[in-house]
Amino acid sequence: MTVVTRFAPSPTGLLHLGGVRTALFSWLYARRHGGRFILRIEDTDRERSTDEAVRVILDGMQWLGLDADAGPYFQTQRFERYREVIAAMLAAGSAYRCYCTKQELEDERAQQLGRKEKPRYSGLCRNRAEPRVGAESVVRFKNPLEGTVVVEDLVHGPVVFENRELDDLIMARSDGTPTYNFCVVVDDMDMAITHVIRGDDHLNNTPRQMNMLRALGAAPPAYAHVPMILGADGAKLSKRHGAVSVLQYEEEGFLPWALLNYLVRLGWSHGDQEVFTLQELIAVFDIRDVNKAASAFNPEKLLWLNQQHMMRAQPAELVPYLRAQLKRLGLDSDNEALLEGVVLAQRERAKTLKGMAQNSRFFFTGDIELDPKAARKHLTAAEAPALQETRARLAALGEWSAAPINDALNALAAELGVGLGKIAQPLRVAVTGSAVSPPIDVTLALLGRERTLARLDAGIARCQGG
RNA sequence: GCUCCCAUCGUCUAGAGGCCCAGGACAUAGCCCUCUCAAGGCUAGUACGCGGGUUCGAAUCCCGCUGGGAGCGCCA
Repeated sequence: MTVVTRFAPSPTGLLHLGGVRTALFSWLYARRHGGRFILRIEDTDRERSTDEAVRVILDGMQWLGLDADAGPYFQTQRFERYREVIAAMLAAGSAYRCYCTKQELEDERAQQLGRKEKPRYSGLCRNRAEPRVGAESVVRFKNPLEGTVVVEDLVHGPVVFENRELDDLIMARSDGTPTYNFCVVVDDMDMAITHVIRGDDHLNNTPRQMNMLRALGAAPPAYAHVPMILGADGAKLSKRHGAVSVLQYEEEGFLPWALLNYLVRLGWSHGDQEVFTLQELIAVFDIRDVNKAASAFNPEKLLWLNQQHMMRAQPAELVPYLRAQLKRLGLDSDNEALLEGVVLAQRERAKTLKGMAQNSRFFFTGDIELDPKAARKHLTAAEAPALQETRARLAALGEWSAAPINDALNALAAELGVGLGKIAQPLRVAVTGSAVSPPIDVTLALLGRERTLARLDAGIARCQGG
C-alpha cells in the first residue's frame, strides 16, 4: 500500500509556523515512504476564507519546497460530490434530517450548561417518521449510541472514546452546504489518504470522523495528531507571538530549509543531531518519533540554525537570496564573484540573509555611511600619517588579493612597531564606514583597489579635519 | 461543567527499570583564539511538578493530585 498524506489548511487565517510544521511532517512522511503528498484547501467556510490566505498557502509551500504530488484541491469545487454522499447516507439511513431550529438548539444547550452537563444534541429528530413540510432542515449523522471508538494514534497510542459522549453532528447546513467534519471524511476517503497527520486539536473530532467513514463502508486511515506550537512565552501561538504569515520569514532572510530544520526539531529528534539537510530528514524521519507535548517557539535557536545552514551551503546557492535582500535595500549587483565573495566573508557574522545584506551595504554602494562614533575614534588627525602610508603601500601593491594585502599591512605594522589593529581599524572605518567588517584583507580584496583607494583618500581628508 | 490530551534545565530535546547524583543543543557567564565583529574551541550554572505505590532498584511502570492545553458551533 502506498502512503498518501495530505496537508489540508483552511484559508481563514494566514499560514503560520504551526501549519507549516504539520505540512512538513506530512510531506516528510510521504517522501520517506515513497508515497504521495496532497495539498487540499479546506475553504467550505466561504465567509471567512480569503484569497490572500490561499495565496500565502500556495506561495509559502512553494518557497519552502514542500511540493505536492496532487492538488491543490478546493473543497468548494467538490460540493456536487458532497451532495451525492449526503443523499446516499440519507437513503441508507446513516443520516437524517433534523428540523430543530437554532433557537431550540440554543435553549437546549443553555439548559445543559446550566445543569453542568456537556452540551450535546439530544437526537430529537433522529427517529422522526415524517418530514416536517415547509420547515428548514439540516442533515445530521446518525452516530452509534453505544460502544467505543479507538483511535490508534501514531503519536499518542490508543485513545478510547465512548460513543455515548458523541452527538449527531451536522453534515449539511440548512442552506445545503456541507460542513468541515463531513467534507474531511469524504475527501480523505475519495483521495485514498492512508495517513492523516494534523494538529492535536483535531483529536476530539476523530472518533466521529471514523464513525462516518465506517458508515460509508470505508476503512479509517491511520491518524497522527501532532502537538501544537506555543509562542516564545509559552502561551498559545497568536498574532502577538509569532503566528505571522510564513512568508514573513522569507522577508526576514531565513533560508527555507533552515526554517524546516528548526520546525522539525520541535517535537522530534534524532539522537543529538541538530542540523539536518532535507535529504537526511527524509531518510530518518518517522512520525512515530514525534513527541506528545506541545513545544514553545524559540526565535534564538531558529536564528542559530539559519546561520548554521548559511555556513554549510554552497556560496553560489545563497547568492539569489542575498541578491533579493539587497534589492529590498535598494541595492543591486550582477557581479556574481563579488556576491559569492560577500557570502563567504559575511555568513559567519550574520544570522540571516537580511542581516548579511545590511552588513554588506558598503560593498554595493557608491558612498558609504560613516558611523560617527567610529569616525571620531579612528579617523583622527593622529592617524593621518599612518593612513597615508597605508594608502601608499596598497597603491603600490602588485596583485590585489587578500594574501598580499595582508602581508603589506603586517609589514607596515611591524615597521611602525604597532599591532595590526592599529593600522586595520582606521583603514576599516575609512573604507567601510564602520568599525566592524570581515577581516580587513578580505574586505579590501572584495572592494577592489580603486574603491579602496578612493575611500582611503576621503578618510585621510577627514582625519586632517576635512 | 463534561470528554480527551499533555508534564525532564529559561527554551528545544536524549532517556523505552540499573549505562543517569540525568546527556546534547539554543540562550547566559567566563576563558582561549584574534586586525574589528563574528565564527570556532574550552569551562560553568540551571531540570526529572507533587504525593503515594510496584520493584533489590524508577526520569522511566501504576494510581491520585496539581498545573497546562484541546474539544463540546448550521467554524475549520
